[in-house]
Amino acid sequence: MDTSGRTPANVPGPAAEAAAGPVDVGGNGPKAARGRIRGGGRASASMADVARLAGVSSQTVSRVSNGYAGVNEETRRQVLAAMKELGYRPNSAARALKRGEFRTIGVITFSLSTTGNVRTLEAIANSAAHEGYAVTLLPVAVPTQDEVRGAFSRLEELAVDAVIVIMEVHLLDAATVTLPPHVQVVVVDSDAGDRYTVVDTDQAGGSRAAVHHLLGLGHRTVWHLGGPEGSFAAQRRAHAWRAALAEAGRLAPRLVRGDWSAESGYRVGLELATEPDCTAVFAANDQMALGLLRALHERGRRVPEDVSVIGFDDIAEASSFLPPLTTLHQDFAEVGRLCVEAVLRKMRQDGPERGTTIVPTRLVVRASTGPPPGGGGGGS
Amino acid sequence: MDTSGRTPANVPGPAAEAAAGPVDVGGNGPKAARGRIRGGGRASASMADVARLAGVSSQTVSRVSNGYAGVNEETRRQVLAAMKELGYRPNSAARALKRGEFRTIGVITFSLSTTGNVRTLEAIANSAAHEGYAVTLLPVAVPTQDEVRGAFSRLEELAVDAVIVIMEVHLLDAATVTLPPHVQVVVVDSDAGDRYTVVDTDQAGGSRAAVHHLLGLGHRTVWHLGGPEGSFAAQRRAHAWRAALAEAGRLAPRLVRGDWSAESGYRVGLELATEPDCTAVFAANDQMALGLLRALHERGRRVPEDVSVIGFDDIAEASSFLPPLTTLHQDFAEVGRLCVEAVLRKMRQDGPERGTTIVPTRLVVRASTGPPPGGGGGGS
DNA sequence: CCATCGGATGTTTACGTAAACATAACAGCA
DNA sequence: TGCTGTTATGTTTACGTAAACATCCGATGG
Repeated sequence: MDTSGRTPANVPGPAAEAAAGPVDVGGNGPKAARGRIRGGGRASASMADVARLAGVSSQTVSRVSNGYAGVNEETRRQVLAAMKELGYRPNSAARALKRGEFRTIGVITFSLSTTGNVRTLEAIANSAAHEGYAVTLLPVAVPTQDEVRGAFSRLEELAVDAVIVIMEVHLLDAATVTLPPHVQVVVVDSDAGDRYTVVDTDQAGGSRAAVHHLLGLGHRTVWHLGGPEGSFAAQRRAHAWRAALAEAGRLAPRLVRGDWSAESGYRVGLELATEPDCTAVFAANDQMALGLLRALHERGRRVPEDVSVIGFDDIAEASSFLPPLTTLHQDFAEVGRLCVEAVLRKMRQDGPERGTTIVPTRLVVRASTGPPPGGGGGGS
Repeated sequence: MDTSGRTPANVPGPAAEAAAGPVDVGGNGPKAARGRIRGGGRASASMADVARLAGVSSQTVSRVSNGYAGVNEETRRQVLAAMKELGYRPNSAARALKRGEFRTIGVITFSLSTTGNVRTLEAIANSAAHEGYAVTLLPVAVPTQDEVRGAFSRLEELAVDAVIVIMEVHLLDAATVTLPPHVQVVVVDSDAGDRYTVVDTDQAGGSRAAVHHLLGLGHRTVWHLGGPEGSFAAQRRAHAWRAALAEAGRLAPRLVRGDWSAESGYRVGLELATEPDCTAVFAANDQMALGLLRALHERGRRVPEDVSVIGFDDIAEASSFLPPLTTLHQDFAEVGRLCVEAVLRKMRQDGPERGTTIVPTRLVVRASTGPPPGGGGGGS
């Protein structure tokens, strides 16, 4: 762990601490070591090297390298041969410096512990690759503002043209500080569409669908196992749940919360199992639903005969739960794709272009939901 | 942690308070956009700009920026003030060009669909960040050699100093082709320790522990629900399973396979449920174990009364399965950390340094395993 | 009192690429 | 034949940074 400490070379940073004498950047002592350049081994050949071997100017090599027209076929062949012989690879740092762009997108995410973030990240990486962009990952270990600020701070000097934030934006707000002016930002999971470009799943629509599904089966009302307070997604799901019940003229039970984890779903589930009038639960994500299923099972409440459970996300395992979970499918791939699309569009047009893009959910009915115990009517 | 200390060094960290305002940034309207140069809008200021404003040479700015000693306190203050005013950020492309390193690690991974890969990636990203390195993600959509080759091809011109491959190495072999000579590679999940530096979980030890656990409970033998043929991890788990049984003088049942997914575990499980003498199953990962549990449940075989099930990975949800799953805990965080450590060490020492580092597993006993139906003896 | 030293700062140069601006060779055409 | 327009290629320059080298200055000491 501590290894970092020993490497002043690392980031000369600590200097600030003190005009006092840190540093001397010491690590550098063995200066040769640093620059993997023409040290002991060989360095990657440069255009000049290729040019020399091919007997042309480096500009011609550049033209070949970038596929410009206007190079004699014969010459091109020679250059290509020389490139191959030397194992030439364009130096992306020099290229980025010259062109002023890195062809890289930074993704800031608060841990990869939730399926949604991971799926989204995956889709972002794929879409980006497809567009010729690389993705640089910026994990934020702890979602404190300090941490986020730190991530952004690092980001500032990072080689990225744009940033996608998979995180609640309120953390972002206080930390956004000094992003380089030309870097565009797109946010997932937020209601800050007025200030940023936001791409998100239709949390409200999905939640409403969950409630309607359960009410439609005859349940008198629906309990909600919500996500943590800090999460906008959780907040909106809870809000829509309440609203849908209100619209239907039902009384909303008190809100209970987990932290997205199966474990928390289990804890809350033990509690819910003792509520005699609890016949239908809408869990804010599938993992909590899993814990809930376990708790209900342990307490002898059958699903769906005694209690119906519906989740949110449709993670791959949901169909293998006991019983297979009815849930709302989120199209994370689409969310990721749209993020990349949006951020590239912003970059290219340089338009501010705020606003929120919503990706719909889809109700997937499996075996965890059914009519309430009393039968169709529920008893209202 | 230490991060806080380090930030201010490079830059006037807290700068922005005032300059803040995420601001539209859009000012760039004119097509100057691309070059983000000093066109209509503002560009990120360069050292020269800062130098001019502070009335010093750009070299002095460089010294301040990198925290060199030997800068008069007064001068330093002026430079920092100028940096702050202009919102100066070092240009990482220029820096990389000059220094010959990017401070970035590339991670090639075949999809993020398995928990293990994701957890490892996360740990890598965290460790790398801690060392002042960024992580660039290279997803390989389909694990064909063409795809892998493509990823590596992109990688060749990518701005990375080293590469970590989370993937079976046999795909790598045919594709590794032309990695830039100075780029170091570390591989996860492989037996190619003779050719690469490999970090991996103790697949064999874990599998052996699983078998011993079940035999110790009195089962006559242990079935194995293996992973896909292409995977080295699956291969080694299966191999160790067979070996452990052999050592104990037991007959190994035929090997059945899934593809890591819960769904496949379910399919195979339906089949296993019909085997009358199947009282204990070692699933090669937790997800398949989940599907297996469902299949057994549906077929009326109780776990652990009729059949014991043990998994591998200890994913977060395993403790919430029905019943909570006995499994082998993999320390992915440690794997990731070691990967980063190894790759950085290789980079710095420029030593080939092959060999395999093994991270031990830990048996986590929960409720899915117990004595066989007949009682302790099993009936041998 | 001058030679020397070392701290503080400035100047030159190179990193590898690619845009912008030359130049050269040659074909077409009046 | 001489002018013009292409096509193929070379030369110059700049991107932002930082190492290497150069300079300046006050202080120290013989």
